[in-house]
Amino acid sequence: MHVDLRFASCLPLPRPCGDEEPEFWRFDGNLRSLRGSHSHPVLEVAQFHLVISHWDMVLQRRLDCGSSGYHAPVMPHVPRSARGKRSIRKKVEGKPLCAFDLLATVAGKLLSERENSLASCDNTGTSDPAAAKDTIKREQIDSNERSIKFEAFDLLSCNEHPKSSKATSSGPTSPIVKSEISDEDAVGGESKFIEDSRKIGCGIAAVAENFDNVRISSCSMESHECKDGSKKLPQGQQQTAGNATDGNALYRLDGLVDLDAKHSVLGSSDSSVEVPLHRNNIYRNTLLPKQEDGMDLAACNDDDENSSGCTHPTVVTNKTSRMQHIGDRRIRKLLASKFWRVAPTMLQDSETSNYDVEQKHTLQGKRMCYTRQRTQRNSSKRRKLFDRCSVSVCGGGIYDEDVSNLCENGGIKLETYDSQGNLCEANGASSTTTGQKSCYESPEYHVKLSIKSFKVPELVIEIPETATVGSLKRTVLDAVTAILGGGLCVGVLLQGKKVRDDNKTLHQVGISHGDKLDNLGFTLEPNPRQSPAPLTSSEDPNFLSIGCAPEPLDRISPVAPAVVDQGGPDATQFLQICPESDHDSVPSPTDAASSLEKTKANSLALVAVPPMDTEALAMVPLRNKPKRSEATQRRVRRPFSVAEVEALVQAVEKLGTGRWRDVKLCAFENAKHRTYVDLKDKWKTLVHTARISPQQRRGEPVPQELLDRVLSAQAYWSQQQAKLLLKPPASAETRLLL
DNA sequence: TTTAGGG
DNA sequence: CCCTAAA
Repeated sequence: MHVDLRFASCLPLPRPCGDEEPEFWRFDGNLRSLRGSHSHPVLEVAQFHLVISHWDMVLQRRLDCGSSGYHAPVMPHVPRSARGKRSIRKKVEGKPLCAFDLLATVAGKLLSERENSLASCDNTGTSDPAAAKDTIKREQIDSNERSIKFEAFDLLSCNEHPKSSKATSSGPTSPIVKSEISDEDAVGGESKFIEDSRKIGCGIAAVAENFDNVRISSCSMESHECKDGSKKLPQGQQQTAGNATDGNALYRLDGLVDLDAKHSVLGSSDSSVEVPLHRNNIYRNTLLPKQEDGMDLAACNDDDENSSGCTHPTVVTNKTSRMQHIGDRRIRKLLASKFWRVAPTMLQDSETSNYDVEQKHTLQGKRMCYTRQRTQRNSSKRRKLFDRCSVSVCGGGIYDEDVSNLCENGGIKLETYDSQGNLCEANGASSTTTGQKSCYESPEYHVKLSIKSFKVPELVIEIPETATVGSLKRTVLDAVTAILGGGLCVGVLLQGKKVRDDNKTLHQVGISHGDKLDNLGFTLEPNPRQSPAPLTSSEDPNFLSIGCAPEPLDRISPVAPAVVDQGGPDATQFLQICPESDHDSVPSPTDAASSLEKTKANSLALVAVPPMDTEALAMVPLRNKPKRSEATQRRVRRPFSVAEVEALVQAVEKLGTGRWRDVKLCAFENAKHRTYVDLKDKWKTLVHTARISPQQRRGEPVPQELLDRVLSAQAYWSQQQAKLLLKPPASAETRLLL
């Protein structure tokens, strides 16, 4: 059995290379989609990962990072960020923002835009800088459950950049992406959806581009059509941007993003998101084609941001997360395509086909969609969450220029808190400066990582057949608990390499800079060196939420371990967290399927599972065939007594070997535990026994006399049977002849 | 449900 | 004993 844990953390995503395969990624049912948008924000991104949960045992935990040092720097500048900043700030209210929030915000904006048709996004320029600047909108996933699947998620962090509007797209430096959603209301709901998603994707991409740090995992949302038309890019990059413009897009964000309440639980407290942004991480593909459009997408919004958007970063966790399988291919394609595909059906491209499947899953799986409405509704929740959550920032430059400096330092930042717990970023651009400084400067700031889930490696459990289901459950629970509690060890992977020195600071390790963050990954290892992490299970059993913890790697590692796992004995589990830009590092789990199945319905969120290393893979194993569920407990063995054999032989001599039901009625009428199948089987074994040497016989000896009778009867009835088979025809012919 | 067989 | 395809 596998337990999947989600890692909400903001790990860098594996990089999205077109080349790479997305295999790593898997989606779970739990995705969060964002929808709707707010204008401002900027996103940054996020990571995502996958998750698999067969068991749905996902616990969420939250890890808080100590203050170690990171700041979250910042958000990339968003070109039109002004709004974004605002929004962010507003939302933030001093609280840290979560990547999720950002996403949510963006989605919201998008939605709102859509609705309002306020912003039709243009490509870059269209939106006013002011308006556009914060383009990010959140979209929420549809409450409708449309789900869009993203194969990969990245977390996006949105930032607003007041000043640079377009820059984001083009400018590598500025990570900020604007997303505007153009309203293309015309588009049908789904289409809108798609569009939105595109936008989002685009925005993300843009962000990514802007930021070095930001990574975009794969977005595979494709919109069927880019109505925008303006840009129909070859599917890939361009689309993203162009599409983005379209009004509706759904974005799902993975783990980090949460949106809603349903999942709310998770979000609530625990998860913090980190978002590292690195350019590197970002897939090029994903990256917007620099198109302005994409950039534009982001743009427009505004204020909403506050409320809906960034402000609440909500983390959504799906209780049920299903895994979606995403074909590696798909992933790859996605990556390659650089988009996110939004609507399954919509996809027209060849790639789409792949997506379709996924999409189906997603669709099937109920997903959390955030709709704006929801977002708004949830806003309060989100905020709460938000508070809890730190905002992720991209080193990549999401923030303002000031921030940008900070950003340079590290892409990783997820969140930073000041000592007082305020999020630097949360404040948005305005605060950014200070926050950044503070972050960098003061050790007080913490980087938070949120790991949504960890996968639990396969657990092997043996239980007597006679055990009850309840005992089975307990057993499993214990196993999981044990694993989580103590046996796990968390490994930190940076760029595919394990970071073994626990004493190094994150900064030393390179995490501080966004660059490596991309590659940051966590693994669960069976070895229990470390203490068990406290298992905290969030309300939802399904998730483990890990709080974010800012800190040096050391901390992180410890944290992570706690979270999850269980794993099979052998396997090391893998946290899906991180793959990053380097896809390589990430192992790709293959389990998605199972998870998908399970989770489909429920979880909206998609999780991408990073490819696992070998170890990781081990972790992932899909469900093994359960030997037998207890439900099907095997009957107790009740050897035949000599008396029973006697009765059986006698009955068979009389009735023959093909009338077991009659034999049963005749000789074992009262032996309810002996079925005719049992009698047949027993006869079979008796015949066999009679034919083997006495030395080979086992069990209670059966009198030879009976065995002889068995052989006689067997021979007789076999002959009779043969006659029946042969005669009839013969007889028939004979008759005819006669 | 029974039978018949493989596991 | 279990599991199943066939009948």
